[in-house]
Amino acid sequence: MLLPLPLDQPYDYRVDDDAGVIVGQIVQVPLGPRVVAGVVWGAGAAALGEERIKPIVRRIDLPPLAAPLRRFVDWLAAHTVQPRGAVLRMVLSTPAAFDAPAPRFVVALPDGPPDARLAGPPDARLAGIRLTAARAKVLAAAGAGPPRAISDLAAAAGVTPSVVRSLIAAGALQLRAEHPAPPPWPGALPAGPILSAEQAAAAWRLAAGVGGGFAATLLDGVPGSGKTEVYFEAIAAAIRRHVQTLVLLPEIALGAQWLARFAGRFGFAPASWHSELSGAVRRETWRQVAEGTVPVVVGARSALFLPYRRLGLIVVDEEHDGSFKQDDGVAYHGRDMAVVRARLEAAPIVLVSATPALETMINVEEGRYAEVRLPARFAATPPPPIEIVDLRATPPMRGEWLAPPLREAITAALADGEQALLFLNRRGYAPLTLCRACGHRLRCPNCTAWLVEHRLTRQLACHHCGHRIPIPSACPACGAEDKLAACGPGVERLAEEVAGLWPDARVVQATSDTLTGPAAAAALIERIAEHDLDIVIGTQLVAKGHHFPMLTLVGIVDADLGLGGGELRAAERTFQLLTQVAGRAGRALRPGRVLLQTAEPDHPVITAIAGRDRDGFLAAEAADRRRAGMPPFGRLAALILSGRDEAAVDAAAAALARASPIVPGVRILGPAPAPLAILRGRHRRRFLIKAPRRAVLAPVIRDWLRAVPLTGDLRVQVDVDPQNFL
DNA sequence: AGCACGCCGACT
DNA sequence: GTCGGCGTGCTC
Repeated sequence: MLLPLPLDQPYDYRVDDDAGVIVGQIVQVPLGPRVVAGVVWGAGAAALGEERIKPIVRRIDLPPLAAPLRRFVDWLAAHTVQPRGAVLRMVLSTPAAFDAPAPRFVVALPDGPPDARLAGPPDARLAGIRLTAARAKVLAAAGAGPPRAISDLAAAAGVTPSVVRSLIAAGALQLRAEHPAPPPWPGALPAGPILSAEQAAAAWRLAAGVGGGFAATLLDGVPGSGKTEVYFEAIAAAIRRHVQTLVLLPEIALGAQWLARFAGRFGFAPASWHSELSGAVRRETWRQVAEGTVPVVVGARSALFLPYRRLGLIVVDEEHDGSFKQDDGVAYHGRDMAVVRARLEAAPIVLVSATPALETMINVEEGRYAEVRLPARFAATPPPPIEIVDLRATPPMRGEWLAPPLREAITAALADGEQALLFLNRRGYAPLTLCRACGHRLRCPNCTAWLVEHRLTRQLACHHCGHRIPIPSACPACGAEDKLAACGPGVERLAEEVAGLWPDARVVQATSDTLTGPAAAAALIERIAEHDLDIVIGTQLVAKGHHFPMLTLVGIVDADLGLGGGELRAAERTFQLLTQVAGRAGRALRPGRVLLQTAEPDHPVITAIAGRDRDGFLAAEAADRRRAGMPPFGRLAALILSGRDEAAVDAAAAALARASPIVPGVRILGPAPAPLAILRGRHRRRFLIKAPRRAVLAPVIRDWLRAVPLTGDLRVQVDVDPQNFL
């Protein structure tokens, strides 16, 4: 029995009755003083004294977890160097779903010979019951309609529910438990939209793959090329074949518009799955997915762990998106694990992007993934050119961030009654506050990070641990009054500049601070679409996915922001993000403009973005990585050791270093202070493991960690194939 | 992960 | 004298 705890070993339990259990069955078992749900993983190991083996408590009335899902749990646990139970825990995330939903109680006339009921009251069963006018109305209503809830029947009869209850008590009406019927599988689907010849060919290829076993395909096309409509046809094929589809999306913010498009195409709503679902919906969805009655699930990466009964298709939209990566606990990449799950389920998977990840492109080039390319958008307008604003040649004024060319473009757009999007990937007012008297910089007491000023909430905040303090008036180091100066731009500061320049413009800030949850995001999208707003100032939250006919100008305020720091994927991420932002301009009939402010106009990433030279950029990036032996041409794993006591962390790091595995081709780098050397008050040291591409690192790391037991609050976080290097 | 057992400070 | 802090260890 595998239990949803950080244990790698299954535990043995006894089955006393004849009914037995089957592998994959969810059962409840005693564990110490409590009862937990686990999954039958195989026959017992008989390694323990018979007297210590406890019997199972009960079986859960749900289909067993299918073999591909069980193999997925084992595989993912091995790959991420985590106990299998920790992975199972993500599968059994909704224990409330193990109990059958509470029945709905309805009232009806008692069963009996039909002729007796046709005779109408009073019949034999009503003998001895006083038939008042109110009671007669209820009985008439009960005879006339289907079984209903007490309150519904009372309302139909025009009486209070107490009359109905009195009839139930007297036996003249019967209370029955009604179990909701499973939702029917969609029958005939509405006809799809009319596709261009290229789109139809692409759709046919994807749809033809459904039912044909595992295959990974990249669906590649610029925004507006109709990628969604194309993969919808593959989903239609899956629905027709009675297999389930999982669609992974990077952010729930994308949800509302996506759901509307789906409902428009298919005439029903898919089940959605994300962390903010309420208990009842969550429970219902989990159960129906397990029972196989849900045809389509659209969700965040956690939807990968749902117990699909017959998964027949996976789609990963915006497959390059960084939010598919989980960094803590079981560290995994949702896109890559979706490919693994598809392989185990023998189902096709479609990866969708306009700016595919380098990993994915290399998989295509080397023939592991197929590719379906959609030609450029078929709308009348070509994508607007990307104009570079050289901040060295035409700098903004000191303390301001919009250079003259961008200002003029905004003024012109507003004069034409059009909308502008200003992109700055920095929340708050200013990323750094320093004292002009003593030079002190305000930093987080728990992390190696500056405190970011948030003028809206009058606070200084740490974006890593959530630490917040009121904005002080005096320098905490030297005590000088009114000497604290905000350094650098954030969206709040940009909004201030915009308000000064275009006082009549209707401006909104769109960041994770102002848009909390899908409802707020949907409201903003609505306001932009209805031209309730003139200027949107936003972080990466606004980078994706929407059509706004009057949005013609995109201003990228600081294109250089993501390029510093020397992170492995800095260039790739910047290219993807800025290309996506640029794609917001001029998507309808009006021509658009994109202005990109940079101090390094000759930087290869900037010239590639400006030239819309995706393939050239990827080729150059691939060449760099190949030369350095970096992913996807080499393999990395990160190991972060952390603890409150710095000396203890260093001592443990030294012990780990001494026990470093010696494997040909595998290099261990470190220990070194992690880029975020202190996080939430914990000191962090990092090892990097660099290996050839085909190396299987997990067993090496597992053995290494087993050899060095850790005490106290010391923890090791393992990340095989890390994306971020914090 | 829970939840126990197990050893050292401020309280009815 | 106890109530209770959370450190370590076990759960078939």
